[in-house]
Amino acid sequence: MSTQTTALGYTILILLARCRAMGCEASGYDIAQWLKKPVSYFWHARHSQIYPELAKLEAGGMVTHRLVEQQERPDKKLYSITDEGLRTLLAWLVEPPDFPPARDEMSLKAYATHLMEPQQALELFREQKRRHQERLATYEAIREEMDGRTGGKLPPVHSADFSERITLQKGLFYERYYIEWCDWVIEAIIRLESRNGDLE
Amino acid sequence: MSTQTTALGYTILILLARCRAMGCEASGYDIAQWLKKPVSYFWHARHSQIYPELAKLEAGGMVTHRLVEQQERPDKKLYSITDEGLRTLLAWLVEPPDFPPARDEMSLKAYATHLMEPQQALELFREQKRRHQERLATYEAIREEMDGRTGGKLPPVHSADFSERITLQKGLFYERYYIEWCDWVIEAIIRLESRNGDLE
DNA sequence: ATGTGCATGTAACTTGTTACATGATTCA
DNA sequence: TGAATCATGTAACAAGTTACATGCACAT
Repeated sequence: MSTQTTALGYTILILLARCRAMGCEASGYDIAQWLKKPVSYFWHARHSQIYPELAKLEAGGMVTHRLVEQQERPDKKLYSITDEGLRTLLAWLVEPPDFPPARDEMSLKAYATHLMEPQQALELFREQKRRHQERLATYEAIREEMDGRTGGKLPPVHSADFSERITLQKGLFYERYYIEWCDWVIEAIIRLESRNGDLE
Repeated sequence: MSTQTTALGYTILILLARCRAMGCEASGYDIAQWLKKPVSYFWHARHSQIYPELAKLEAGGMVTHRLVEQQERPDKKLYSITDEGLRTLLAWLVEPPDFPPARDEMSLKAYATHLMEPQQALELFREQKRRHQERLATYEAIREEMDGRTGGKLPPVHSADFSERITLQKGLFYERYYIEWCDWVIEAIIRLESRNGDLE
């Protein structure tokens, strides 16, 4: 029995399943590009991880490749998902994921807020708020672009557009909650500190 | 110059700063225990990481230890944070953290929802909702316990209780958003699929 | 000249997980 | 008799990051 497919492996299989539905293939480079633009918001990997992972997937029978020779550009390997790869992916998809082991730097800093000067804490939370507002604006722009394409309503459940829309919705809700939390903390600090001194 | 302190190192320093404020010390074992109960919700590490990390912190002058010999129990090393450790921690705390490289399995599965049967997708999202409702209930219970201790109002900004309360608030908001997202998706699937067939 | 895009890889290192290793006491 | 608590470590492995390595075409 070959080694277990990892989350990165399944990430690649998801792209190759999308390619298969569109009747195309993808190179390692294509996958690396795809992991930059929209997907990077919920999954991240470098090309140095992707090439070895593709080799592992192929050894496990999940994908195959054909070599395409090119002039003026380096040759490339175009990968496609196998039937077994698709079956394996489907079985993994419907399995509810566990809570991932938490490792959140901002929570850690929040947990040590009492060590900071109130003014420093305020600056930290305001900066976090600003950054998440920016990210929220990015997501809103993507939504507008998506809604434009689909006429403002949800695409059918079996379409890739549906998956994209609900994943985006997670991001939208997430950023809103994050901003809400920052506001809650900022207001708490101001309220509690307003008696003592003058807080900007 | 010694090696840079890592996020795990700062996590340990945060506990040791708390100990210092209370005039006590902590062993590697104590730190491992502390990382189990409340802190595990936002930071996670095993003892096999903690012992070497304490050695690194000591080599960097961030902590010191004294050996305590015990009968009937194994001897232990009690660590405390140094002045330099506290300074280094403070400097790190006020630095706004970057967006961590995203790696979220549930988002990945959501991004491939169109590959599942609608019924399977419904089950996946309902199960996620159920788990996050459970976690939310846990957090609500902790809040009630905390509010009981502090008489329902926020503790002062410079107290460790304040940090605990705002970190808990992040969890409360997070779980509520997560459940909201699950509901949004569940309702979308039901609405879109109700025409075609009978969806439970 | 310099940087970007296309295209594929390897090597060294860091971080984190799982398992190995020991050994006394207390509780069910 | 067996599991849990206290207490500290190491080793093997997996996952992820950074840097090394090559090389042509095209735009600035």
